Amino acid sequence: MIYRWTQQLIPTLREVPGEAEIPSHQWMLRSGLIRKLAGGLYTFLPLGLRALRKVERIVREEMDRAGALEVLMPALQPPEIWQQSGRYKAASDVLFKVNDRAGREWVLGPTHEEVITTLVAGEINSYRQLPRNFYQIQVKFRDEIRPRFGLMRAKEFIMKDAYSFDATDEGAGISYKKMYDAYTRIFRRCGLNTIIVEADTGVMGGKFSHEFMVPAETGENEVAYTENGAYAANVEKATSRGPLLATPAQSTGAAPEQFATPGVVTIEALAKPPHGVAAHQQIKTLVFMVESKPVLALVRGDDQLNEAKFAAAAGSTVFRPATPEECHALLGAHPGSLGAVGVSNVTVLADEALRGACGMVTGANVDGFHLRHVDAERDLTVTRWHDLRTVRAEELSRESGEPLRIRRAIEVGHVFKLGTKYSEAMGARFLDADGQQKPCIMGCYGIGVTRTLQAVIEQSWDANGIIWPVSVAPVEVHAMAINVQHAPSVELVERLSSELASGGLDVLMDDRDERAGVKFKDADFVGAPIRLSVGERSLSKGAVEIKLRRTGAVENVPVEQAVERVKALLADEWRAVRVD
RNA sequence: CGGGGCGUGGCUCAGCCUGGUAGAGCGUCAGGUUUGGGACCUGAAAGUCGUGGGUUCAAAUCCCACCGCCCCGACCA
Repeated sequence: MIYRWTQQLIPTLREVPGEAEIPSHQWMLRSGLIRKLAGGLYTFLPLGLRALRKVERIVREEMDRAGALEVLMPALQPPEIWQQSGRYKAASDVLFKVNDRAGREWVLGPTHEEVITTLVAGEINSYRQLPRNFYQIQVKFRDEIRPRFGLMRAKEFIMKDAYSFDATDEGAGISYKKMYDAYTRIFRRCGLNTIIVEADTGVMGGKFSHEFMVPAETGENEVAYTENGAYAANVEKATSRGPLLATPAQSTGAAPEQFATPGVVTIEALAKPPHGVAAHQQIKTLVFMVESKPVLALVRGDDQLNEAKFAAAAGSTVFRPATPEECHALLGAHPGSLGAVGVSNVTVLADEALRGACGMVTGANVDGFHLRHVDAERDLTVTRWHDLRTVRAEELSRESGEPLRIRRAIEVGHVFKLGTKYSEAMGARFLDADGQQKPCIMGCYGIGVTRTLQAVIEQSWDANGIIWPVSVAPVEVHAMAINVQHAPSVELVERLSSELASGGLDVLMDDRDERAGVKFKDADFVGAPIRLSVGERSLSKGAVEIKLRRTGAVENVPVEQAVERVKALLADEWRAVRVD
């Protein structure tokens, strides 16, 4: 297919739009791929949509290849199924709710576990119908607290979501592996480097999960990994052999003793003179309201509480920090002077790094006072010990002892082993060979399709614009006559473009009567892998010019060899994104 | 929701502090000169200065409220 620039809408921007912060977002706007309607809501322009469709096609091919069945579910959903799964409350923050004319409430689907499980509950009754995996590529709605970075975090976005149903645990493991492998192939075909990390399951629930991460400075996640690749986990989930600085473990034998610390309400302040208590000798006491019940979380003063780990330990994702008033009512002091010594009527979750800690300092539950000589196991009534801290770079991997590295990344895919949480709640049961009714064992698998598209750009651009991997490029070839007043150039470009198009390639032909510089700049912006230009200068030597966007290499190729040369260069480009 | 920043032709911004005529560059339209990496000249169209209220003889400018956008935090594909 030949697309003529003058017949398209490709509004490139000379200047960087003020609304865009990160490169991929800027380039999507500057290259005329998308336009914003409102915060977190974007229109795909023709070129952007073409690239999006390329990603979708790869996703679809790989899902089909993995044996998943494409369906299409309603975006508008009855709230009852959300109540049935128990997520109406848990997910209420992200649920868009609308009312119809009768005042009845509906929700705009942020995800489709409830819908697919309802379907399966009605349609699948026998182990003979299992396993099955259903997927769709569809718009999702999430009332994001803060939409960000263009398509990276939007209120409305396109997701590929898949849901597997198995009769046995082993089967569910196989289904999971199939999706894991399909995802690996999908992202490779999109030209993305991904690292696969162990991840927290969050509101989704379930047994375990992996995230597919694209390393990028602008990513919203942090991943911890070892250089040798043996370990990789989302920082929300990552573990280590503990802090580099050992916790003091020598008991002085002395009993806890209160001392005055007027005005000292932070770990840092207590670490400074006159007190000089090193952060790792302090116990940080945090109070949360977990489903409206108070829970204390204890970590070492120099550690950060990991909220995902806390949620897992507390057994609920519905929690918030207690207000200063609530802290005072519970413990008799305000944040900054809180401690767990002598507290026994409240759930106390303590970090493993505090186990055996001696001679520690913590709040005295009297404003302006702290306690010293605190031995954790002697003086604290700990309900449960958990790994609650956030790992830091250089700490040693639990498995191999290798030092951990930490880097930022964009989450483009997430696979979950769900178990029976939804199938039990929604009644998705089947009759097994042994005559027993059993809940289906589920997995769910998501790819942020629009986010993936932007991640491709985030990972592949230069100062001049986007550098598309050929598999996702809106067009393979960008062709132009440098001077459209020069009839022989135009005729040749038309001819070569036709030949390329008849060979199945998509060609964007810049037929504008613009100066060469303008068209070259725009070609770099738009980022097609190959630029084919015909000008009087090279044509006089019987040649056309072929430029590879990725390397910038320019070659003059005899007219009669041009088409073959373009195809050969594209074949090279394809090799970079091939799987198998 | 807490913190910070910003709303002025399509885009990027100046003007605001110190109230009095709404500006520049880019883009757009017309004409001309140009023509291999964002040309130049001439002319033109295009702005409720985010919205509402207040102060004032007079508000883009000062005050208040609201709305929107962007960034940092909690959430997630």
